[in-house]
Amino acid sequence: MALIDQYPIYLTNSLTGKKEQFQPLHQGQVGMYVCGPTVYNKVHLGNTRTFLTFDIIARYFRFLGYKVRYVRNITDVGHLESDADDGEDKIAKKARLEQLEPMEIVKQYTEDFHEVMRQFNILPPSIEPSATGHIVEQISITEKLIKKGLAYEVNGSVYFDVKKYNQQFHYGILSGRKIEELMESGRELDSQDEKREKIDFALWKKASPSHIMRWPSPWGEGFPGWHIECTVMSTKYLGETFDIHGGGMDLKFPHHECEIAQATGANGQPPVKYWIHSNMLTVNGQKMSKSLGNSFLPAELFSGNHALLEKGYSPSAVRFFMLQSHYSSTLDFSNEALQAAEKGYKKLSNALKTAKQLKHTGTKTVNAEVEQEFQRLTSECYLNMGDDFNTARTLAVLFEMASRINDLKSGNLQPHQFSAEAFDTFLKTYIGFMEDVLGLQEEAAQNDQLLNDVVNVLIGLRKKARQDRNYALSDKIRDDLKQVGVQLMDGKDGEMSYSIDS
RNA sequence: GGUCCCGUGGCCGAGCGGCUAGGCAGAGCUCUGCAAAAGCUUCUACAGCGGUUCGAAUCCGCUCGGGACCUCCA
Repeated sequence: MALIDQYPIYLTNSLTGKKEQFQPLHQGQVGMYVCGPTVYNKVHLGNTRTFLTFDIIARYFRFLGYKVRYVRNITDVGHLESDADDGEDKIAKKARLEQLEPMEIVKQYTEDFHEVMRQFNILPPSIEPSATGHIVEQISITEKLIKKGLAYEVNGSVYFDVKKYNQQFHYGILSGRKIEELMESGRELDSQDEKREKIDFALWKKASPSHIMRWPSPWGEGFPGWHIECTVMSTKYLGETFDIHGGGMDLKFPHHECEIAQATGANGQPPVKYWIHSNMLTVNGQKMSKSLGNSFLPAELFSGNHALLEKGYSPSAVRFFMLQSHYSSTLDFSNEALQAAEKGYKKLSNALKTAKQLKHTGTKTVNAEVEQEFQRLTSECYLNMGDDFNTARTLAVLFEMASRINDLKSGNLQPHQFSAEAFDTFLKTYIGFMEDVLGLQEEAAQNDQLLNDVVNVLIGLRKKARQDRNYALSDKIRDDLKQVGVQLMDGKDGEMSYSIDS
């Protein structure tokens, strides 16, 4: 039986607020779109959590055998700074500040973003389209909406007519907002505002003379509105209706709500089957965000160069830390929590190394009870991941498995107590969930062959010293290595292993 | 003000009506020349007050406290 059929996936659909069984639109395939970063600044840790969440989701679908097309955009234009007439987009503003070409900014921060993704072992998406690469499509869908009477042009700008849309469809299905309340509350309509209602939003914005990023359009020179790029890029690469759309909670309204309205208005059908929103990373209970000034840069975290940090933490340890909570919960970020995570991660990582070395020794006395326990652990990995991608519970199972792996290493359990099949499946599951599903790898330093050889020479010397009962020397070798970050561990039969502290 | 979420043991964090989450820290033990690692044991909580139920951390109500969205944010 294929894994896909054996282990169904249940996920919480933000659209219904309920946990639903995932049924792909096309057998064995998953189309997923996630709102990517706005590349006008360095990504901070909070951003990273969202991309990690969807990395895990894509990985797990693939692990089960689904063919996944994962589209994650780069927003390199279009986020309006304000609703005012002189609205300019963020990239352009930043460019003027730094006296650079907008595309220079975009390039610089896109590179930074990719570097951070690599460090966290977040796999690249299948397609990474940029907003500036899809101006033509954005213009064309805007025209389509005007033709349908759902958008109107004023002074070279085009706005989406929410009220009109709401007569045919339902604006607010995602966020649960009511159009009447939205029209009453909130900011006052500016006297010179071109919008008919304050809930209307821009599809196309006229560029002021000083605006740097601009493209010709049927309405004059301008640039696209904030929400339209995602509608264009998601439907272009995934179809008018696709399986999953993800993003951070803070995008739910208005961004995702507007996406639904645009796509539904243009194509006559809702664009997304399952909406998934990941929750925020918090610091002392408050949302981590640039504007609040409490954000951490990944680089600061790795180096420990930050007022709130006592030391640096490896990307893997941070990744593990984030996976210990469910994506839909807020996760509070603190020194203590990171330290705990670092140690826990090391435990799993050590067991991973061990798991790769264990060998089955032939069946003599299969212990049905023990074997069943191992099979139970194996299937629990799938059941927990299938339950709304619950990485926290999956990790709990992995810790149990790590204990059993250590039992096998120390001799508390014997490989011959299992059938070769159960033994292999168990180890493969542990390794597979660690590396492929959760993206947790052994510490990279241990893959350095030269270092490995050098340490082994020292281990040889220490063995000799111990045989000669020259403990002063053997301790010195161990202590000096410890000083430079290499921890030696004596095993049974005089064998030694080592680990590297980052 | 409107909409919504959360409050779990020393800390972090699962949990979706009955059954041990898990990690870290602490304590004890085993192994060890000494360490480290590993194993075993231990510490057993659900903000408060009511209610529903045979049974509630889990459902309902109220109170207190924290937070998110409603303006750009993952």
